[in-house]
Amino acid sequence: MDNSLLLNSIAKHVTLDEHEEQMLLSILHYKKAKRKQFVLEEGDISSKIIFVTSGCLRSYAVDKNGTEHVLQFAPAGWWITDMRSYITAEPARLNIDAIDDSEYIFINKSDFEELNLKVPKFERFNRIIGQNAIATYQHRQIDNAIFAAMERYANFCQLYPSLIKTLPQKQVASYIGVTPEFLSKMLNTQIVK
Amino acid sequence: MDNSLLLNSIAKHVTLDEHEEQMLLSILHYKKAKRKQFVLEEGDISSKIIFVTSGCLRSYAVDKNGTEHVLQFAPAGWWITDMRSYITAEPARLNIDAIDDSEYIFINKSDFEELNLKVPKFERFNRIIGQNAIATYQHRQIDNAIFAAMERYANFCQLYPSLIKTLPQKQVASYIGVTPEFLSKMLNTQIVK
DNA sequence: CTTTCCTCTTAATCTACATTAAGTTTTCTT
DNA sequence: AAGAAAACTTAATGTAGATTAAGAGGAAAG
Repeated sequence: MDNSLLLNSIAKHVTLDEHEEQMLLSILHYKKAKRKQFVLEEGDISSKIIFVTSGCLRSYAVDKNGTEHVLQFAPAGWWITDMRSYITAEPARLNIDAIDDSEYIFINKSDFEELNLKVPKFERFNRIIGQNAIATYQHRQIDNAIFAAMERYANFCQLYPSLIKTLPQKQVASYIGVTPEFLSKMLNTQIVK
Repeated sequence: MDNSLLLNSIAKHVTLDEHEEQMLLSILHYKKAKRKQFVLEEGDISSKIIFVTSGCLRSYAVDKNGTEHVLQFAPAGWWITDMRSYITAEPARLNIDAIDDSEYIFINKSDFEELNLKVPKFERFNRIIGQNAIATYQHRQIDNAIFAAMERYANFCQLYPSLIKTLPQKQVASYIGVTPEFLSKMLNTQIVK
């Protein structure tokens, strides 16, 4: 199994010794998800934290009309979970599924919490990536509050240039918060290149 | 100076010994902000993390028309900061000001980072409240994506019953993402009690 | 290879919410 | 207590983006 992405991402923030790395590796689980396959379903308890190693997952919520609203895309190197459900063991509001055939590592809650207690460097790593995630959520929220659809699209293109090439347009529409029809119209009417 | 709110909030997650508590207390700074006074202005570098001990702060962003969009209210016991600016030392996109006369504790970035390194329990505490913040941001984003204005208002009332009583209606409108005129109309037209 | 199912497009119509503009009430300030 | 400044209300009009519907190009599954 390929742990290099995960280990590299950790190494950017802390330096684990042989023993600490071993403890981490011992609790990793590996799984694959085919395109469209669920990794977490709304209503389930999310008792794991997921790190994508290949392909692309996404999280989304469904409104009362059945329309999907994408919260996050997670290509290789990204973490994804329903955090409230993870913390409180309440049913998840998010679905997580695979956009492409994907592989991911997951860590069970009990293992994750134990490792944080035993390996302060891991706790440190998680504190830091937690702060980064908060920064990302804050910015996303600001963007949604102050920008119109076209600007949010431009933003997305700039922020995720690799995703824009591979994602179906309707997924991007869902992420920026418009219908696929409106995004199509927007892109083919306004001359924005 | 009153540290009890902060210490109690930490004690919910970790138990600091005498020395650790002393190290924490030694880096705290105390400040007051009068109603409407700025604690952070857009464009400044946010080099501190703020914990409110009395009153109420809020963070907001301003759009191109000059309209304010509230991101967060922080009554006593809450943390508030522009996280991206804190992490990267880029100019803040958020303004933070006082809604009521307020008192707060702040910790400078260098002190905060040093304390995290020296006191693993503090790092642990921050990891945990970081996860909680992520859960909150995720839920807010889901709510914004899948609910109409009236439902977002009902949500707000349920989630922050104490705030609803004290906040001017226009602040609530800004938080849920509608104009004060529309919120007023909504509340006086629909019979929702 | 062809049938099926997506994905994307175009266009007409519709609606939740914004804008503008008064007027009224409440609350600060002095 | 008076005056100024916020906060809230009401109503007419405007608009970004939704909805509905239908058709066309692509990919994937048998």
